[in-house]
Amino acid sequence: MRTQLTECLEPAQGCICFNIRKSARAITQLYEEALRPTGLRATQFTLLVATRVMGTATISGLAKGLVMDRTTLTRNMKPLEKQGFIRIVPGKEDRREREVTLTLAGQEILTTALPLWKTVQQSVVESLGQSRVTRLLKDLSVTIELAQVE
Amino acid sequence: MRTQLTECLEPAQGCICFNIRKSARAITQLYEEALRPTGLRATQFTLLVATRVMGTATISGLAKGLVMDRTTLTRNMKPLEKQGFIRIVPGKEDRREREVTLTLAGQEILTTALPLWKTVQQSVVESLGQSRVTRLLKDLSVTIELAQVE
DNA sequence: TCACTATACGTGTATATACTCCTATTATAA
DNA sequence: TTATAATAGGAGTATATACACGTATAGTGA
Repeated sequence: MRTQLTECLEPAQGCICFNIRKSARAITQLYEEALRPTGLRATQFTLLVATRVMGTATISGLAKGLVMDRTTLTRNMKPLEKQGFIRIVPGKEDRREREVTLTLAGQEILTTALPLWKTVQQSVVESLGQSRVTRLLKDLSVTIELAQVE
Repeated sequence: MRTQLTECLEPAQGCICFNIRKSARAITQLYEEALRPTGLRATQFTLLVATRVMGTATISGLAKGLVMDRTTLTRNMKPLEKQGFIRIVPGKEDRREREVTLTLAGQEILTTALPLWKTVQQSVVESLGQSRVTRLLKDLSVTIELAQVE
């Protein structure tokens, strides 16, 4: 079993999955603390922003853009819908689809949240340095593409 | 409201939190698919490895090392304990503590999982390139430290 | 038209995550 | 020694995540 311990050192330190997940936990803390005055979670902020940008989107359309499982997105929409930030209605042309749009309340909470996001984002960019951030985002996007291919 | 749309473009694309989380979702898919023969989730593999390396660890000790909330770790241990891969006993010297150790079954499942992890890890390293991986892990560690300070 | 396939989506189930509040035990100071 | 503070940990609650499976609608070819 001595061999096993040796074998465990690498996955304990160099596992790409573990390190990205760990970083996700850590960075989420920062952003959620910043967004706390709005009551929005990091994911919820992301969903509101994505919905705003898409204008009108379907569940699957949003899921693809966010690289998020479709059923996960459905579940994540629930709290936002309950709070009245988004509206989900059946598609007119294709009745299988469900159209997601921001409500007025959703636009308002976004107006409150955007400067809070901007502050924490700028703070992180300043701490990490713009070049490292640019590099990191690029490297992450490559990682994402890698998983997409499979 | 035209302003709001403009304001949303940056958080929709350049949000560090969103991109790391997105990458975490994507990379987790790869590793969990590789580990599927063992039935282990990515996090569970991580916990087993960490427990193996630590030898005997407390909940808080493990949580700190994994940059994971203590209560999250307690919850994550449950499936592993139920499957008999780890054993959790009250500490002898400090009875507030709980000592986590690998069982024989835990060591066995690790023996099965380690080569599967190694295969997917090597595959990812090969696809991304060793230099990008090294760079990415370094950048992620800086990000983690940033969140730790707060 | 009708059977078949493909697509869009939801539900059941299980794990992952962390905040708030609580208990038990240990350490410390008066 | 005892009251108080500090530490280790769990439970309640809510959200995040995704797989397996099922339903409804749309498209397609015989």
